[in-house]
Amino acid sequence: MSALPHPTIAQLQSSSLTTVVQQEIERAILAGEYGPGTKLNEAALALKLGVSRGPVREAFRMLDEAGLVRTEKNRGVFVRDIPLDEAIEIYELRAAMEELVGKHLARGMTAAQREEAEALVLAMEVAVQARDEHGYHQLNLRFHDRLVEMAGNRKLAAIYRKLVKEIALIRRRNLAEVGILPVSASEHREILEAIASGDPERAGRVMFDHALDGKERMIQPRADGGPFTA
Amino acid sequence: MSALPHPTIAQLQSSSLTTVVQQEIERAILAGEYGPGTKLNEAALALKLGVSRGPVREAFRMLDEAGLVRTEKNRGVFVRDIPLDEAIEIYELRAAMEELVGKHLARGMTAAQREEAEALVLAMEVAVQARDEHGYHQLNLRFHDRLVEMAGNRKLAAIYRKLVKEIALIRRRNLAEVGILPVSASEHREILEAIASGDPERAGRVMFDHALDGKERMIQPRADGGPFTA
DNA sequence: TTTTTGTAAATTGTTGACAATTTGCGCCTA
DNA sequence: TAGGCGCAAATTGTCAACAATTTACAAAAA
Repeated sequence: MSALPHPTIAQLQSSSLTTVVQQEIERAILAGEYGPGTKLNEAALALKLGVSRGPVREAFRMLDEAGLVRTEKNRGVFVRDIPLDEAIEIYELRAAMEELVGKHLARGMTAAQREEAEALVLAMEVAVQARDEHGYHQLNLRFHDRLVEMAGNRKLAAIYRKLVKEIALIRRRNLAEVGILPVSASEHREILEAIASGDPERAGRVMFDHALDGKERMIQPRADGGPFTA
Repeated sequence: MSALPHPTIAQLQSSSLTTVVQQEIERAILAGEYGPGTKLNEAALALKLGVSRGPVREAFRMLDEAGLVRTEKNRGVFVRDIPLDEAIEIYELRAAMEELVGKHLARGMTAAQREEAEALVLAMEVAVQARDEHGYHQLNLRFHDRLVEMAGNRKLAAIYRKLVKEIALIRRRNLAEVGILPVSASEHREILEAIASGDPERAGRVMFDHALDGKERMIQPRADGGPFTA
């Protein structure tokens, strides 16, 4: 006779200390509070989070499996510092996945989906005008995440999100990440047009090339300084 | 002045009880000793492996993150039973990844790589003649694993292997898996030829189609190809 | 000075104990 | 007989203590 539990209740029921700790550490890592290479101290984290070391250790195992930290026996857990060659591979794999997404979306997209994507592009353009870098970055992540999800393969989407998380902790090799935003802003409209054209090859190629730009921006120490080339 | 540790010593140093337990449980799951849906008892496993519950719990968290088990709070850990729709998505994603591999290998493969691949195909043909089903299956897994690794993207290879593990615990829906072997045996030569032809599109298509055969064999009736036919 | 060595402190690995929750089952009641 | 109630057993969640290892540092030796 029990009805379906309320969403928030279901969430509380599913959350153990371990998952809460795991999410908090993951959040802190992705927020940059613990930079790559940082050692994570079990006892200190446990004290800070008000739990014992057990849940912290279990959370460490999850984060290790997710590729966000690296464990050295008897030495501790460290925030992963992704080497350049692996970073390149991650970017290239993500590009291939986005190409796949583009191909699929070009074969058919609902009107609601297209409207949502266009709204995000519009919001990005507004953010560019307002020089709202953080807002633009968040919208950009959301735009690509939504497109990947719209492709309809949840496994693909899940893996894509893991890759994005790993990319988030790739050490910024070019500190001048500032002022880049408008370069890719115009490409988003191109993506939408390519998808709308119904040409899978073209949509795939556009998304692939767009994704690879991220790799180039990571590798190159910013050759051109012109921010607003849009 | 410490020299590089001997490989076996390095392995011992890196293996904690948790990793040993994790590997053993994973092995048992993939070997089918614990079928999908089976409940894994913490205390029983700890007793069986001669450790306390701590390492077992940590191993559970790793296996959960890897997608091999599912955890229900206060109820326990269960071997995952992958639903049909997710299984289809996994097969389709794997097919897309193999297409990627085919495209890449067609652009260039060393002589040693080609020889190794041909040796595996030859061994498979021998296994087919000998009606050695298990041997064929192992060789088939190894053949595809090697090709994926030869593509040169370790991240792609790592994710591919995770997918293969998940596929291994997809409940066999059609028990008539027996006697299928020669069907795909001939396709492997076709894959090699397509790669050798140097035509990325052709090699990709051949590997994609070949990979999708696995999906068809899983789905009970003669179903048509689903979405995501990238 | 530079290196080595030994000892104390800090940190991780593992375990067993206790608390909280779920499960199993006999019993009662309608 | 079917269904609900309640208590005991089993199981999971969490914690604190102990063991093993590494790290830090000072003293001794080259």
